[in-house]
Parts: sequence; C-alpha cells; structure tokens
Amino acid sequence: MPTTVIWFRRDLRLADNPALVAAVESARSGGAEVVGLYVLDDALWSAAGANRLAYLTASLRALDAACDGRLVVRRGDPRDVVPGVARTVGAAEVHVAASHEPYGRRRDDAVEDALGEAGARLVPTGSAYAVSPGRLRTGAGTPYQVFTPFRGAWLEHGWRAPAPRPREIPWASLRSDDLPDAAPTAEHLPRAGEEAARRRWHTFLRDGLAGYGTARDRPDLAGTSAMSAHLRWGEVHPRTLLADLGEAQAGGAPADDVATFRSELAWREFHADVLHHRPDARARSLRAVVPDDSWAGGAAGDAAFETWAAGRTGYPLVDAGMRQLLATGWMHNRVRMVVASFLVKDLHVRWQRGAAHFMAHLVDGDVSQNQLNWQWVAGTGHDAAPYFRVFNPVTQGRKFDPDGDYVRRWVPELRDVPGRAVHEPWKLPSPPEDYPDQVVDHAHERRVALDDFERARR
DNA sequence: TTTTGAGTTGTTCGA
DNA sequence: GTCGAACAACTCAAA
Repeated sequence: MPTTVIWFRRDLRLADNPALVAAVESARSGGAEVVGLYVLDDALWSAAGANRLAYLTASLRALDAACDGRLVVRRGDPRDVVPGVARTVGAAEVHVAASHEPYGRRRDDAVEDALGEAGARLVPTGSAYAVSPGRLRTGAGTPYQVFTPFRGAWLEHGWRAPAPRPREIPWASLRSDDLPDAAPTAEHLPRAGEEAARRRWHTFLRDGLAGYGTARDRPDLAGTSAMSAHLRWGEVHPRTLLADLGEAQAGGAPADDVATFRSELAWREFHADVLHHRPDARARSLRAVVPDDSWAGGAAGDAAFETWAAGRTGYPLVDAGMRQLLATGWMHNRVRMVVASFLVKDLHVRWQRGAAHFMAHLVDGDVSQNQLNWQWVAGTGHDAAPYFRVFNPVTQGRKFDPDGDYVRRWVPELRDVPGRAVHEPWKLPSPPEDYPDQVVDHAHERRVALDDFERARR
C-alpha cells in the first residue's frame, strides 16, 4: 500500500502544520497511511548543546504521544535515512516545511536528489515563519536591510489563517530507534511539547499581554512570553500566535502591547530573511566595524571570556544573566543584550565566541536569531546598533531590575544585599568576600571600545 | 535620478 | 531628579 511520509524537523506539532495537512490529504486520497518521521541528524546532534538535545528529546516524546505512539525516530544522516524510509514503505512523497537556514537548505537539496533516485519527491509546504524568508522585497527588488521598512512590508503582506489540525491521522507502524538519553547541563529546563506551548501561550495571553510593552524589559518579573523555545522547535507556529493576537485585540487587549508583540515576531522573521539572503552571516560580520583581529584572541581574551562565561565578571547583572543561562538554558532578552555588549565592548572579544557559547547552552538556540542578534549588539549587522551604544551594566540593572530581585535570584553571594545596592557591591561598606571584583573598569573599557571604533572608521 | 525622511532596545554631560 | 542634546555620519527605501 502506498504510504506518505511527513518528515518533522523544526515543526514538532500537529496543529497548524500545513505540511502535515498536505501529507494527510495525499494519503487519504489513496487510502494510504502516514509515516511520521523524525531523523536524529548526527551533524546536528553533535553540534547542539546538551540542553537543546534534552529539550528536543522531551519534545519528541510529546510528539510521539500525540501520534498515538507511532512517531518513527531514526538516527543517522537524513540523506540516507529519508530515502531509505521512503523506499521501505513505497512512498512517492515526503512532505516537509521548507528550511531556510544554511545547513537545512543544503541538506534538503541533497535529500531531494537522493529521493529522486528512489522515485520519490520532497514536497515542501509552508515554513516556520508567517511569511517565508526571501518572499519580501523592496520596491527595487532587493532584500530588506533595515528592520522598520521590512516590518511595514511584512504587516502589509499578511499571512494565512492557521491550518486546521487533521483528525484521525492513519499513522503507519514502523520500527523506531529509541530516543537517546540526553542529560541537560542545566538544572531546570522549560517543559517541552505542543501542549506545553499551548498552555504557556494562553497563560501569557491571559496574564501577560496587557502591559507586555514595558514588562518585557524586566528580568525580575515574568514579563516575557517565554515562547522562544516553543517557536524554535515549532511546537507552535507564529501564524497561530498572530491569529490569537488579533483575536485578543478584538477582545480588548491594548493595541500597543499587541503591536509590540507582533513587532517581536517581525524581528524573528527579519533575522530569518537576512540569513536566507546572507548565509555567511552565520559566521562572519556583515559589516566590518573594526578589523577582525582587533577583537581579542590570545591568552588575555581567553581568560576574559572564561570569566564572562562562568558569570564571574564582578558586574552583578552580567553575572546573573550568565548564571541564569547555565542553570536554565535560557536568558532574559534584555540581559542577553547586556551580557553581549559586555563581552564585545568591555572585554573586546569577538561576537562569534559569545554566540557560540549561547548556542551551546540555549534551549531556544537558533542560528538566525542568535547570530544576528549578536551582530546587532556588536554593531556588525546590517541594521545594527550604532557603535556608540554601549550598555552600562549598572545603569541597566538599576533601570530594569530596580529592586535587585533578579540579581539576588541568580547570584547567591549577593543574596543578603538589599535593594538596588546589589548592582554596585563594590560600594558596600563590606562587600561580600566570595563575590569577585570587577574584572575590568566599565568606564575605561567603554572609552577603549569607542576609540577603537573611531579609529577604524577613519 | 534625485531627494527626503528615517533609523529597537543607550549613555553621558550639562543645565 | 529630570530633561535635551550630543554622539556621527551613513545608508536605506520610497516618493
């Protein structure tokens, strides 16, 4: 009996999944079954950090349960595994959501070729974005380089309504490899899976959307949606979020908060679009704002980097963020900017090292989002922060963690320092002995960074 | 083709 | 404490 394959990649859900709908329809029209396939790709498995792998396996377990326990997991190279499965079950079609990041595109091209030799086709339907990367162009036909006009075009273009969740999918039974044990390095990972994503989102709509515009900047409050990992793994599609936002606004949610959230989704799509057009942005600065080798390598750079990565810089907000990352595989967005600015502009380490550290620990680690946000902070992206914008960790702490609660939560050495004084422990009459001294003087390093940029511009 | 308006997220300084 | 200006031109995108 001819069977159709849905190959899940970063769309680990059954709702609002157009590729799944296409697979189910194709199977039904021939009275056939559907193979739900996930390939544990050795290339990705070895590159992803322990936290992301642990999250992924948890999400796959949830997906398997949703697929009546019939999810077929195979470990290996998709170039071999996917055509192999297609051949085994006599499938003529392998349905997917299109990939847009550099590795995924290369992989899919190769799989498509291999499938052709097996007499089958790779059928892409939809993508992980409301508007597929590469779709929007300026009036001159060029890709957008600046966020605001991109967002304008993105809003005007619009998106489809969410796809319906297929009922009673005739899942095929097929041998499945066991999921490997993936122990996270973080102590507390967010709950994975489509149902967890749905619950988190609805809690946010109810409790977090009103006031989101200001609360989102407060790491001491639970002011963000915390949807990043769910979006990263496609446990929910942004189109669903956009549809729900529209409904929320019609139901009385504040228009500016809704617009702010929509904007954050637009940033996500902008970064995906940029990487689609410039796959080299994964590893290289889009703009050389300083000569590459003026950002430290060498022993001094290594020591500074290790201090930063361990959360022992002596700047409480920076250390709190870095320790939150290690403990949970996640860091608040505002704090990501602060720690990134500190690494690049205070410690003068190239953004690529920081980006790699983030990718090693984040459960939501995504090449387009991670690399391009780092480039934004470093000033090397093509719609980047102006070079003179250097975050002051103390000012940022006082502004966005006004009572110091966030710092105290993640830096136990400072647990007994009350209020906002926690952002400047060196000014205390008796600073905690087990908390490190400031690794550098921020005012001085800011000056050094500005001078470097200034020199490079000339 | 030329012109025009605009550009995520900040900090510091001086009034 | 609060406020506005300076930081620095440059590039983009649309009219």
